[in-house]
Amino acid sequence: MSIDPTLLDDLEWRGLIAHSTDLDALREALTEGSVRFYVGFDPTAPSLHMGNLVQIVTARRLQDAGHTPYALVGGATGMIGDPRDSGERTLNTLDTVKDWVERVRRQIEPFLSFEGDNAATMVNNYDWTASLSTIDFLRDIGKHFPVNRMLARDVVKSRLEAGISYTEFSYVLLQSMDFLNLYRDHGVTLQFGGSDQWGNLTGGVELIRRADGGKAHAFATPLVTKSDGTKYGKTEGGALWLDPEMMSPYAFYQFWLNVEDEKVGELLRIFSFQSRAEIEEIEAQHAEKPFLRVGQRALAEQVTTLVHGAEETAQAIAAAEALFGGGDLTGLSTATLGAALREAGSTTVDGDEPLPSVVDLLVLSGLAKSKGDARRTVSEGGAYLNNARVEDPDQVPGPDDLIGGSWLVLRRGKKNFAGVEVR
RNA sequence: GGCAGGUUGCCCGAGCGGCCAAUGGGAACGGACUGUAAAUCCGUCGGUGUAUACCUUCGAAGGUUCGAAUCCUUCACCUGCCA
Repeated sequence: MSIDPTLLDDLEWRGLIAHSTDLDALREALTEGSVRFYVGFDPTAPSLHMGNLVQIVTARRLQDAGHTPYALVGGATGMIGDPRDSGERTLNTLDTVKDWVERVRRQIEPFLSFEGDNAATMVNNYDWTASLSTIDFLRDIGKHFPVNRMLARDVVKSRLEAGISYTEFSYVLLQSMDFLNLYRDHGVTLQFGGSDQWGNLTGGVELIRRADGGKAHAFATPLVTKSDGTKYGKTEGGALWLDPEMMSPYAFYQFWLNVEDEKVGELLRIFSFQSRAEIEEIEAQHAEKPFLRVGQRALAEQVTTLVHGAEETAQAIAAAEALFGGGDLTGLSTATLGAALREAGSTTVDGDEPLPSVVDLLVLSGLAKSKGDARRTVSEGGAYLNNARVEDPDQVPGPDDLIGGSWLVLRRGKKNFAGVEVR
């Protein structure tokens, strides 16, 4: 595998480097040969999310450019918990962490190549942390961490008032130790992570210098936020999960399709594997005629393909076209409509029973969280049956409403669809 | 261990015996305008076929009272000061 010398320029252009240690030194290292680098993922949930995806695509870019990935799953650090502003974490049980470690590992693997000269390696920091004695830890690692410096970190400072346990306070030592171990055992000299990880990243670089007199590098990717600075991922139902069980490919596709205009370019640069020229072309088209949503379409298609594959993406697109297409749903074939609705989310109702009212259907389909919510939605004019606004909350769909003899299309607001299959 | 303060709905935060399903802000949701965008404006935001009603909710469990998120007791957790 040959080394791509333009890698760092590309990363910078994509805005993927928010902070870094000596950039010139890193540039030199990245052009000299295949750099062994690592990026860690803590199992804090059963699935990775959009924030992790930034790291994943960045790792892939580095591997594509000839460098050698070590993907770390935090079996140990996941049991401790990285301090965050919102307060002390609740510790998860060992079984939970073990389960999540496996899930996270399986989620990462498809994004990297495990073949060739620069094949990726999966590691788990539990392997070198679990058996470590407290005495060794305090002597060999703890000695290199001045508490006054640790206290100065922003996360820690922000937590001093509300409280922070020794457990979370010590987190940086564990992550730094990971870097040191990978440096010693595998020659890993670069770590990157999200910008909230910056303190942990530099902790490792410094530990390698203090303990071994070694030279290592680190950079942080930016935190992806909405244009008003708040976090993404708080869409309906929570974070933007990569696991199709937790977020359907349709919902995933819809998220990207609905990205704000101002963010399209930034997100394309971060997540798309298209070249600079191609992305700039899309941005130009988008700037000229934003209402065509060329940027969003490209972004949604590419990211969904990356995460869920071409087939799921094609179905998500087909579903979107069917549901948002013309408005006349009756013109669609049952097969097309059924596929679209299953993609968007659907429930089944027994055709031998009398059909439930629209209000009940809204609750059954999950579009409303209670009957009151459903009634409210109807009275606000936000409920639709087969693309026609529902005026009467007690309306009961009749046989004539069944598209293709078996489907009802419920909608809440402009873009929340759910199917009801009657059989 | 002692003293003081705190624990309220998705989040932040008022309320400190009845007028409290609980002020306000944010998030979220719906409508209008659009382009399945943003901004803006309007509305909604515990549950119940809608009710001067009932049920669940103000850290947990008891108690006082005609009546408690509000008072008392115990417990748990958090913060500060003192030991």
